[in-house]
Formats: sequence, structure tokens, C-alpha cells
Amino acid sequence: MPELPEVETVARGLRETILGRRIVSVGLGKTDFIDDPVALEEHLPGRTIEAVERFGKFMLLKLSAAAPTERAPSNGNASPASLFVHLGMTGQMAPTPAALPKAKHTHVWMLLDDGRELRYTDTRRFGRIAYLTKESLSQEMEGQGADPLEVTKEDFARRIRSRRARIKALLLDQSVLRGVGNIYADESLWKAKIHPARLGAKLSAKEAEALRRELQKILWKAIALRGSSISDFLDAEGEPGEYQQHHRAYGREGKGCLRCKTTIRRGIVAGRSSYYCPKCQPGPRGFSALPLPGRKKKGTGRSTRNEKRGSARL
DNA sequence: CTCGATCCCTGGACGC
DNA sequence: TGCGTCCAGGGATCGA
Repeated sequence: MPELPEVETVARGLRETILGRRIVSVGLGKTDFIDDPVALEEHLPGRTIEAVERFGKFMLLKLSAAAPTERAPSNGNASPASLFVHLGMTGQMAPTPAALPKAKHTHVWMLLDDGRELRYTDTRRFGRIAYLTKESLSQEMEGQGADPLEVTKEDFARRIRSRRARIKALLLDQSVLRGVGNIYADESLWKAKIHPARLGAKLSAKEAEALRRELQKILWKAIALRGSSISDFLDAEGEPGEYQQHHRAYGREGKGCLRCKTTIRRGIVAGRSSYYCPKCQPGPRGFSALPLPGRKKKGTGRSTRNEKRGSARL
């Protein structure tokens, strides 16, 4: 699940390896999840990758204006443009020698002028890749929330404490903050001792500021460790990150809290699994955790279908 | 405004 | 060994 630190890691890797390269041609595999695959074939060839930027959870490969020669004298290719890349859950983007066989689920490959191919693979196809003009780019950008690495105390408090949604939902909402996903939301809430199901408006100014600080510290540290590799995240060099070894809450259901030894529990907040310490992070009234995936003992031992709704209404 | 439900998609884990 | 089911989750969308 590439979140901000993982996407930043990929972007840094791409900056080291593909800047200045020209795209020669584009090949397409399965394209049913791509908005406009033809635009990739039409508008990418001939352009140089001049910059790689990260914005929240997505990347922008900034492209030069295409040379106005050949059979495209001067159509839409005359202006700079961008290649938008969102890795979704399982997306990977990496340059590979063109001679090497393509990995399964390689959906887009861009032949570069040095004989490598910039390949986009995405097992589950939750990602997104699109050619954007200046206009469609600015349309993408509007509605994006604050950069969590840069957001000020005042701005963060305003975005959180004025809202009646659960804090977890707010952290995940890309129009509030761009780049935070399930892992770093849970990690920062644990560190700041705030229960994921609490309402944004119910956080004190002090709590909101603690959350902002911990979130920033965690994100910077995760970037330094090249992100978390929990399922299949690999950076542009095909290397996993290391931050998963530092998770304090995420994925630790049933294990002891690293501060107080209380058993870490899991509940559903904002439709997502949320891991928290019931003692360090006191929950709002009525919130109940999912039953621990326990031993099967009496009867069937199978938990029933409706037990899984461990969320709770406030 | 906020919520849950549903869909998209594949692979890994698990029960039998 | 194999089959069925559940689950992971970012984001869009729809109805309550």
C-alpha cells in the first residue's frame, strides 16, 4: 500500500535513474483500468522526462514539449505535459532493460532512448496512469488537501478540529491531508494516544498538535527507511523498505502494546481495519473492537458473519 | 455533512 | 491436493 513515504521512495529512485531520458515508444498490456490508453500511445513518444514530482500519493512525471517534427507537426504535443501515476495498492514503476522478460501484470511499458523500458506493473489494477495536459493537471490538483509534511499547526488544527467526522476518516481523506493511508494513520494515532474513532471536533488543541507532530516525525522516519513493505511494495530499484519493522500498532492485533503491554485490538473505522491500544487510546462510548481472532473452542468456533462489524455508532 | 455499503481486482491465508 | 471463502485497501459512487 504505497502511502506518502513509499511513493516518495519510488519518486526519488526514478529521479536518479530516468531524468533526462526520452520516451521512444509506448506498449500497452491490459488497459481496461486506464482512462485513456490511446492518449499514452499518442502523446508520450518523443517527450523527455524532465522531472519527477510527488504529490500526496501520486507522482507526476513532467514531460517536455514534443519536438514538432515527424508526422505530428504541432497538435497538442507542442506543450509541456505530465504523466500522472498513482500506484494504488500494488503498483510498481521501474526502469528495466528492455530485453528482460516482463513481469506478470505489466500493463504499460515505455521504451526509453537508452534501451531500458520504464514499466508500470499493477497486480490488482487499483492504480491509475494518465496523460495530463496543463489543464487536466490543474483539475487533478484542486481538491487536494494539505501536505502532511509541511502543514502548520494552525492549518492542521483548523482542518481537524472543525470536523465532526472520525479522526481516522479525516487522516485518510485526501482532501484534508494528501498522502496519509491506513498504516501511517494508525501509527500516528497510537503515538499521539488518540483513538481512531474519536471525532475531529472532540480533539483538544493539544491533542491535535501532538498528532500533527507525531505524524510528521513518523512520515520523515519512514521516508528515511524507504517506506514500509508489507505486501508487495518495492521501490524503483526493486528493493523493499524497512519501516514495517518499526510499526507500533498497525498489524499488531493480539500483541502487547509497546508502551503498556495491553493487548492491541482491531476495529473498523471509516471502513478500514484500525489497530489501537484500548488503554493508551481511550475510545468513545459505544465503540467495540472486533473479537480477537481466538482459539476455536466450543461449538463451531467460527465467528459468525455479523460479529465482524466491530465498529459502533456513536 | 457524514455515514455505510458496494464495486473494482488478485493473491495469499485458512478451513475443511 | 484442491476448492471455497475471506481479507487486504485507495478511491469512486450511491443511497440513507
